[in-house]
Amino acid sequence: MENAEIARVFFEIADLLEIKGGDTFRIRSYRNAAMVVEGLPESLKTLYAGDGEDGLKGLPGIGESTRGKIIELLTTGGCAYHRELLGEMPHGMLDMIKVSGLGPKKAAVLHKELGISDLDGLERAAEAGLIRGIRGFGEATERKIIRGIREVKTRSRQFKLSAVVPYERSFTRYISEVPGITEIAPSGSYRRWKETVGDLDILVTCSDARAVMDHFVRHPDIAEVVSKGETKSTVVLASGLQVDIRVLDKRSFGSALQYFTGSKAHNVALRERARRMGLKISEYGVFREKGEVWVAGENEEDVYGAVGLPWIPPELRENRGEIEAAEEGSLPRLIERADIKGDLHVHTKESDGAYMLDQMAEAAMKMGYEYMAVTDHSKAVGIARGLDEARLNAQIRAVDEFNDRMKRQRKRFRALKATEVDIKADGSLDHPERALKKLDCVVASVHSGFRMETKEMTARVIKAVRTGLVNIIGHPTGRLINEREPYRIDLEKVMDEAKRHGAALELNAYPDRLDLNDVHCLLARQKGVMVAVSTDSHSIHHLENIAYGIHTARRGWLEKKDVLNAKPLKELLKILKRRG
DNA sequence: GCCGTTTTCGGCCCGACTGTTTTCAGTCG
Repeated sequence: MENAEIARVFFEIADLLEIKGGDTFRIRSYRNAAMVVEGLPESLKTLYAGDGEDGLKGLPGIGESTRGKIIELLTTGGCAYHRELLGEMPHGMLDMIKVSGLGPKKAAVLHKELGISDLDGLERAAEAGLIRGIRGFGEATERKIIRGIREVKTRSRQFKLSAVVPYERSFTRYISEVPGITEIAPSGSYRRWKETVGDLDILVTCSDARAVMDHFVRHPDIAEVVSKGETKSTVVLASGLQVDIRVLDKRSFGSALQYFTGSKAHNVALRERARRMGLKISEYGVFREKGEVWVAGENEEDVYGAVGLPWIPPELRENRGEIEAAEEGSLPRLIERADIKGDLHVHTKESDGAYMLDQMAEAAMKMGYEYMAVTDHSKAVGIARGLDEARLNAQIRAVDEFNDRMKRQRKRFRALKATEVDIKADGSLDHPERALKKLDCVVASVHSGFRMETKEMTARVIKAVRTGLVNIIGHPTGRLINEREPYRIDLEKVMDEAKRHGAALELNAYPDRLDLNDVHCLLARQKGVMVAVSTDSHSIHHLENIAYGIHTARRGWLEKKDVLNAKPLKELLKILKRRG
């Protein structure tokens, strides 16, 4: 039982209680506990195996009751309370409340009045026109339900961050056509650089709110206007992406930006803190004297300042201890783009890249880098025209020649002799030791046999690390966001072994991968394992993807000292040599 | 169910929009 499954049970308990009509604060507690569990870097299983119940104490939002249920889930694989609630109502009701516009209250009414117990039943009733006859419902609600069901059935609600970027740019450009605009800013999970986002939230300050709204709902990509008010509107695009807009006064811009950036958990914690200080935070500002006196709101710094905190970077706002750290003055000094000195995962035309070594190098120089590791595939990755030993040797000569040329031209830049060597199913490496020993940098990755059991896969990767030949484990979980689940691997064990052998783990910045993810980075930081933020570029354009890697690293609280390729060349080479 | 700068009980984040209703509950973020 992993953290994600435990979180899911708590989310379901919250949903079930909500449909049943339970105490709202208890419901919130379960949801809060679920979010805490979800964001925990270490697995509860490990914590419990280590120290028993004591290992689970001190987790925020987890008290006597939820702790007991965690232990129950870990030891029995189930939770009696969860089962009991499920026994009181059909499981399909959990799907019903995923329909936009249909919440727990209305779902409960439909169950009571019409005996509807799942999505299909809901669809049949709506299409038969039965719902409009129920008190509190009408034709509009019925139509909304039909649309909502279609949406639930056809769309994955989460979009890869990189897929939303073009929309953000398009809307920003479009909205700026309205006269009188002073600020336009994306907020929400987009601004926190979450790997997937459910919707795009845009904030605007403008003298004429109505003009902004009228213009906004006419954007050509819009498929449906969900709501349109004086200061707030919501639309859904043809792609299924939801876009929300809010228009605000200048003096509320900071508090609105803070509020809509979230996360929800962060905001709840911040507002509780404000309340304890006799203040009230809303999107319109920070107020005291029962909301009478405006204290702050024009910018985010003042909002945090009003509750005695320094500004907290958006990537940290997940209620994973950032408020406490801010209070103690111990916020991390997060890694920045300017700290990155080179890229340690780059392909060339020699395997499946699209450009030659010197073209990739030139692009890397334009990024301001000191170095780039040439990490073409090894022969086991046949589809990528992976290199055998002879071709690797030829490439080593080519890199030497390239570096000689750099020296003659008095350029500081260096290409590193490297490889992305395949970790084969038995854990052996796809180049012989004598070849790997000639290299400056060895990235080792799994590209096949994804379906192994946790124990097998963990042993496979650990065996590779134990050769002492590996500098970096490439894309350590193999996941592709929204496309392929991570393979089953115990990263805590892999990290412990990597630490012993002087190896780093990669944070693959390719926006489909982001692997390690943010929570894994937290774990690496805790364990003192270095992380290499690399792009896995197959083209000169991919080098820019480093931004996704950096912001994911920031979400994982990583600092310059934690990141391998934030080291200058000389220091980097020293570290790379220490493998063993 | 959780938690403590109103501490072991009594609170718990805040507001916009919609649809259905005659003043507001439900939903959403």
